[in-house]
Amino acid sequence: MPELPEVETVARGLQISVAGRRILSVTLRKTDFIDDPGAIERELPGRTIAKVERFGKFMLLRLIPSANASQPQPGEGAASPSSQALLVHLGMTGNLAPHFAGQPLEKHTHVMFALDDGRELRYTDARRFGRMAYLADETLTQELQRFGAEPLLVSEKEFAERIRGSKARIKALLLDQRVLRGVGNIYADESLWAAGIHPAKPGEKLTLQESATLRRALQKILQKAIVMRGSSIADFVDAEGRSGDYQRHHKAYGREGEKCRRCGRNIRRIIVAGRSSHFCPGCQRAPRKAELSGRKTKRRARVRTSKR
DNA sequence: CTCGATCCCTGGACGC
DNA sequence: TGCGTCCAGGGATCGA
Repeated sequence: MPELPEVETVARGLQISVAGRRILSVTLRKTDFIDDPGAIERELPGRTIAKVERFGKFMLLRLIPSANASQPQPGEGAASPSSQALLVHLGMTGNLAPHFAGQPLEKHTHVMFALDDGRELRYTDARRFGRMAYLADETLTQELQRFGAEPLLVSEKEFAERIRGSKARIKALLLDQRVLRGVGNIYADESLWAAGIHPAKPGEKLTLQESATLRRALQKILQKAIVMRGSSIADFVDAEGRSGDYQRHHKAYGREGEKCRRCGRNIRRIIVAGRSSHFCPGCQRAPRKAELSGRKTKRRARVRTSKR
C-alpha cells in the first residue's frame, strides 16, 4: 500500500530510469481511473518526461515539449511559464515501471507509454484505486493546492496549528490529505505508537509537547522508511521491482495481539476514522470520555469578529 | 465541522 | 478443487 515512503521510492527510481525520455505514444486499456483519458492520448505523445517527483502520495511526471519542438520553454523569469504534468496516484495496488517493449504484459496493465529508447512505461493496478490525470497550468496549480503540508517539511508551528486547531481525532487528521499530504494508515499508526498518543484523541486535546513529539516521530519514521525503500505489505515493489524492508520495523501496524515492544502489553486494533488502527493500550492511553464527546463547557470565549 | 456509511475494485485468506 | 464470505484500504460522496 503505497504511502509517502513507497511513493518516494518509486518516484526516485523513475527519476533515474525514465527522466529525459520522450514519450512516443500512449496505449490505454481500462480507463475508469483516469480523469480525462482523451487528454492523455492527445497531450502526452511527443512530450519529454523532464522530472519525476513526489507530491504527497502522488507522483508528478513533469512534462516539457520535446527538445526539437519549435517553441522553446520560457525561462523562469517569464511572465507565464507553462507547466504540464501527469499525476499518478498508485492507490492500493498501483505500480508504474519501465519494461522492455517485448515483455509480455503483466495482468492488470492499463496504460503503456512507449518511450524513445525502446522501453515502455507501464501502469498496472489490480484494484484500480489509483488515479491518473494530465493537468496543466491553472488546473495543475489548483489541484495541488487542495493538499496540505508536506510531512517531511512542515514546521513545528504549522503542524501544531493544523492538528490542534481541529476537534477531529488525531488519526483522522493524520490521514486527511488536506491537513498533511502523504501519510496513510501504516505510518499514521506507527507515528502515534512512537509518540505514545491514542489514535482517537481529538487533535485539539494534544498538548504542544505531544504535537512536537508526534511531528518528530512522524518525520523520523518516514525518513527511515524511505531509506529502507518503504514497507512491502501486500505486493508493493518499487520501479525496479524490488520490495521494501520497512515492514520488518513496524511496531504497531499489523501487530494485533502481539506484544508491544515497549511495554509488553498486547497491541490492539480498533476502527478509528473508518480505518483499522493499531495501538498499545499501555503506551497510548485512551482519551477520557469528556475529551471524546467534546460536549462540555458553556463558556464560549468568542469575542473577535472574524469575517468567515 | 465532523461523523459514519457506502461505494469503487480485486486478490488473498479462511471455512466448509 | 471449488465455492462463498470477509477483509484490506485511499478517496469521493452523501446524509446526519
